[in-house]
Amino acid sequence: MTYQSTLLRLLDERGYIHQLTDAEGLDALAAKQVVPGYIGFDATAPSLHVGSLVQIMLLRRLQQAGHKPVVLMGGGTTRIGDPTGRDESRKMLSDETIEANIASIRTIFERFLTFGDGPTDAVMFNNHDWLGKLGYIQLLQEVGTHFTINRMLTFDSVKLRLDREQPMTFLEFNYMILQGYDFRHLARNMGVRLQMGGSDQWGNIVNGIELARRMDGTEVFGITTPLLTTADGAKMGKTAAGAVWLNDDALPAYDFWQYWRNADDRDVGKFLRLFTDLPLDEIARLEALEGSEINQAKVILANEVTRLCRGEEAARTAEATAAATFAGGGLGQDLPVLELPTAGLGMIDALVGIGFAASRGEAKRLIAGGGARIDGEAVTDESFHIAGGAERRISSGKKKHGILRPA
RNA sequence: GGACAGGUGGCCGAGUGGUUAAAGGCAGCAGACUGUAAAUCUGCCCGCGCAAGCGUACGCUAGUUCGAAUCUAGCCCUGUCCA
Repeated sequence: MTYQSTLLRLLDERGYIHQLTDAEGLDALAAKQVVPGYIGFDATAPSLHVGSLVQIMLLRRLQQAGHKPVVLMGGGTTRIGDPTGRDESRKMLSDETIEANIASIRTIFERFLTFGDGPTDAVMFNNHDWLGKLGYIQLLQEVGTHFTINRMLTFDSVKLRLDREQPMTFLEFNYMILQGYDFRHLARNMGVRLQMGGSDQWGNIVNGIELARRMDGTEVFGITTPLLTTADGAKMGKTAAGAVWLNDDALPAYDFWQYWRNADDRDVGKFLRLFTDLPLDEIARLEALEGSEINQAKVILANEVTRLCRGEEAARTAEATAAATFAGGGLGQDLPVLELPTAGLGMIDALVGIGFAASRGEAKRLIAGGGARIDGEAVTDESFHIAGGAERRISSGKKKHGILRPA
């Protein structure tokens, strides 16, 4: 359909919309007033990773379209653990850890959103502020009467777990109730009209909408984003090396940049639309590039995302490092560094020391497989000794490079 | 509380006394081919050791045995059904 509101047009043309609860209603509302919309985030780690980036960008788009982004930190719900998409119950976190995580995560949002007191300025809430005060009896009375077990059991988050014969605790079972309560609370006390989230949050969002209607007669809306996987089917933001963290201190900017630079060809257009502010016609031009030319688009993608998330300088340095390292066969300042003693260093120790191998055995296998290089030359002798005195380039495979710098 | 089923390497999943550091698959790493892509093919894939070998590992503990992931007992955890 063709949307009247800037908001829905923007979201639609950039590929953020998977499902909408009431397209016409929301479109009409967004066309005539500022819509405060929220997304909830977990506080299980001190940083969010790329898997949350769609949601973060969604809040950014909301603000770009003249509405008010509301970041809801799950300080309370994190104490429960969202069972959605999980086979195993989550470990409990201490209050101090959760508070520290929230503080750390906030720094990310400050890069993507403008916070303040104005009508379209972003705000952040912590659901512990109200969930923490909720008494059990009170909750049962006010909220419990609006949920039937029959219906709760049909939700995917519950059903999948039961079907897979995986345990689900009562604690987790209550997650959807608390999340529904959040929406109702924000709608009632902060004027929030919209909740957004991943497609797996549909059930939770719908619960909140229903709860707000039944308890207060308020009409609120929901949008979910498509489940984002990379072209080869993996979840966004998870690599075997670990999650692609957004915070500076959780993942070096160079590695962050490389994640985007190594995107699958097929994902380039989608990523540019979702994760950069580039105009659509420019994106159309970039994604039309064929063969090795698509690499130009990947560099732009990496630059743009890194700039948004890590700042202009981080993006520039990462690009320069990549250019020097890959095109020039030289060294960029962003590469990992290991001190090279004057007496030199054994190849195995160097590989382990710089983090390219987790154990000596792994380093040996790397050498035996021909993947270990010094200054671009394959080292096949595991007793190889790297002479000290000069800066050397050490590599594992074609992509991982590091600097051995004389002490 | 009772009956039954189950708990194996990052994940899935074979294995029911020695030839099992444990089939196979996925994921991962490296090589070839390329474009720092994908697909494909090849090698690797618990730790230490140049190696012989040693150590650790099949929920936990104790046993039986020359020898246990495999047998016994107790315990813990999970599921299904019953109370």
